[in-house]
Amino acid sequence: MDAIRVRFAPSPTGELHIGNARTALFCWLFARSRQGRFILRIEDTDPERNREDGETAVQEALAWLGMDWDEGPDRGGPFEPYRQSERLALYHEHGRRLLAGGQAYPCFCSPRELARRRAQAGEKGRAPGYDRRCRDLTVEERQSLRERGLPHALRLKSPLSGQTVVSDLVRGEVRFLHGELDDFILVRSDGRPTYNFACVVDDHLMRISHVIRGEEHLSNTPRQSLLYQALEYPLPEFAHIPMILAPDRSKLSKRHGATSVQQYRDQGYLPEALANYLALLGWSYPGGREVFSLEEAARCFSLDRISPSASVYDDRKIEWLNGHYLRELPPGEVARRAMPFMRAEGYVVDENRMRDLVAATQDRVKLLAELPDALSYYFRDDFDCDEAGFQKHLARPGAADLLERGCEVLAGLAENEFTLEGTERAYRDLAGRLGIRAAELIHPTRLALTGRTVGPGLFTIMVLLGRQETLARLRKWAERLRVTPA
RNA sequence: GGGGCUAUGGUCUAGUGGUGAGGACACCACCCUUUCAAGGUGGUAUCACGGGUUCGAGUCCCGUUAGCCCCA
Repeated sequence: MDAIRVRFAPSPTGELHIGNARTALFCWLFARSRQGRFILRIEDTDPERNREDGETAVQEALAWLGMDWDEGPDRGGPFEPYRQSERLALYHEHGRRLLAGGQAYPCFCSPRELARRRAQAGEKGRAPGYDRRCRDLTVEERQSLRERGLPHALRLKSPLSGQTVVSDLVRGEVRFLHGELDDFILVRSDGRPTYNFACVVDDHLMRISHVIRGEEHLSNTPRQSLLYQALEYPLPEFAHIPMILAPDRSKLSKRHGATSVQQYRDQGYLPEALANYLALLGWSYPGGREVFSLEEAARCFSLDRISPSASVYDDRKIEWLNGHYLRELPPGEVARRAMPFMRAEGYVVDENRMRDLVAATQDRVKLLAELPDALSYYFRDDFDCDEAGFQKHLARPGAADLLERGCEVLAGLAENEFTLEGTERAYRDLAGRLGIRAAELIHPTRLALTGRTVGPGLFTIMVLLGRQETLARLRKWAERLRVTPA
């Protein structure tokens, strides 16, 4: 029983929520750090939450982030099946065992009736939990209710007094008084198992050694603990990891922008950046390192470095991280990854050309999705000119002259002299002859070539644009300024 | 309504009774520079509050407050 086995158990909702992604990441890191197995289990017993392709989408998101799993619905394993919807017989079998052993009992109260009583209890200020009225029905009473065809759920007969101590690897010992727990439902009247029940049955049958999951399940753990006892199954270790909150400390939701792995991917985040950021939320690398790969984290991961408090998601930090990774990647690789974003904006470009463009721009953007706009002037000359820049550098007397003089010296360069060094020497010589600072030539030229005041070095832009296009744009702007003098 | 968890600068965190409370993002300034980034240097800003325990508390205990979670 000392084999480390950790599972991640998402619902197949399609989107992999950022909080769940981090839970998966911690599970994966822990398994890998201890030479254990990482298991994927699909919790699909709630038809409301299931989406077509949801399972595949979740798997793709995990794989995109860089996680792999040893057992799962797609690849099988020794404890198949790995979808809860295919394990119903196991839950029912366990239910019958508890019923036969007297640790569980049928409850004939209808959901509507229970809701009514809950509301009533709420009004009177009493605890809204189940009042256990079916707990002590006699054998005859149960028999007759069954014969009347009343549907029933299965409830656990939990202790009325005493306490359960949950030992948590992140939070230490947490005590729960039994008086505050009620006889929770194991199997609903329609035959579907509840989360707590299916989870315990599966975790045991799949030999899960460490239950690592979100903090929202900490309050469920004493119930599960009681179930393990009723079933006479050994307890696994538990580790409840903190939640991720929105900047206003509320629950992270749609209105806070991107909340799923897929959305981050579509915004042009790199998987290594997102994974790195997620690992950093609530966990710290020994020695305070902030930038590391998943493999590096797996080598030194430990649960005791997980912070017990919830953390607020910070878009600026992950943007910084993404920018960092973007700068580290070879231009060809950034180009390859950026292609879908270029295509989406309608830019047709081959990878070699794209690599050259990216090399000049990749350390000026934070997201892949910014590249189409950042590179747009290489694909079109009908751009709008930055208004403030226009007023400052072009809308003044002499600007057209400067562009023309620049154009002349550049035109004097042969095709093979139109290089970074060649164009720069030509421009600096010209500035010298005119008795002005090179900047006075450079700024208007940048505006004429790109419409912007910011961007890569001017001579890099010239070379990327090419001699012909550079000259054409300079002439066009000189002419335009002559027609409408400032 | 009850129970649980949590609380270090704006944010993520290091810190496990004795530190000038360290780092990162963000922010500000300066340097570099044809612009913008990147990079470099420096700076602003923190132990939620109140009680204890202790020679000494961010660190241990109790309470308050707030946020979150669960029962739903």
